[in-house]
Amino acid sequence: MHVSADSFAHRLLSWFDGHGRHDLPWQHPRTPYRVWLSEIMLQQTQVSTATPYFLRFIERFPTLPDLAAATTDHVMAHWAGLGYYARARNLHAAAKVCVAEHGGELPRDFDALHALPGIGRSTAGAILSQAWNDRLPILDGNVKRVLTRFHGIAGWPGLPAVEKQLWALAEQHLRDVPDGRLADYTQAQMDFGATLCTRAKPACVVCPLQDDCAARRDGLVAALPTSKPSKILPEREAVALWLENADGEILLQRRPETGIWASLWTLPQADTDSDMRDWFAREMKGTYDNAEELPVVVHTFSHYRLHLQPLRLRKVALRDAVRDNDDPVSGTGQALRWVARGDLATLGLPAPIRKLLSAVIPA
DNA sequence: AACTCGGGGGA
DNA sequence: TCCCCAGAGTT
Repeated sequence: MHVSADSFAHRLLSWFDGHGRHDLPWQHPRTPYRVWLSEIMLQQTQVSTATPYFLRFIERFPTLPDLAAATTDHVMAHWAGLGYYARARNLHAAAKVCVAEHGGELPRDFDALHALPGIGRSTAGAILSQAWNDRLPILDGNVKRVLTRFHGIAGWPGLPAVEKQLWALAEQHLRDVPDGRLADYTQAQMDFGATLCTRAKPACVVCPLQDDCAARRDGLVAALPTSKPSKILPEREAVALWLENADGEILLQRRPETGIWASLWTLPQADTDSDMRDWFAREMKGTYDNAEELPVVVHTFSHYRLHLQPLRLRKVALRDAVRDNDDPVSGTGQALRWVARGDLATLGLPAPIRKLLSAVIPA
């Protein structure tokens, strides 16, 4: 427990005093209705985009009862272009509930506020902390990014297990916030994430948290937060040949200078068994049909998943001995080279190939 | 736990 | 082009 002056919360507040945003439209005046409207508009929407909408909206619907009394078409017309239109419908419905059940005002109570359509845990916390200085945590994209980096939390933040952990950390830091500064702390977190601890190129060199940031310490700033797993990874298949000569040396082939595994040494590889067979007949002496099928190697790249079928053949020889060297070959093929087992470890083998050959690579 | 909503901006 | 953004509701 550190309620000391250099806690996470204290450093964030000090930074906010000097570098935070203090002139956003919904901060003057910072009424519950205006804070609510801003929080809804800013869901999945950047400040620069939402601001002109906020100004037009608040001019046309200055108070919560004004909004409640408006027609759906009128409300939607002022939202048009912002996207996520369920936000506007929920906003309008919530305003009517406030008039009907809460005296025309936004509920002061967390559970009542949370029960309104369009207001989840984070938005409820943001509204009450900013409007009333209540001690409540928020967990938006900014806070998720800051916490995953500061604490070195791996795993996509959308995963329930990761999100639960982040809520716990948000609550933990909240205890260090001085009374009366909860509104500023909420704003500080969002400003910090939006302007300093940004997704790309964060300003770590001027960061007040840099000395205790796990991502900074471990070189994981660019890797955190863990990005959302891509949906459908294309599946590709390929065949690789594990060929050995009479001396037990292994035949490697240099990859092209561009593309996957550029310029690395790998096993001779082809997209199909047919292509692999043609390559073998062209380059090698021996019988392809005797190849031993090894277990398929699965390797995932950023943009596709490769299923590699290794085939092993012993005591084969190159058809053209002249190509038995490590010089690039002009023309269609890539350089071929027999490599002694003891020398495998010194070459730049791709990880899955190294793993495949690990049985014959000296430790 | 996965899906949907959406226009805008940056890499 | 893809990913992400001051998320929440639905299935």
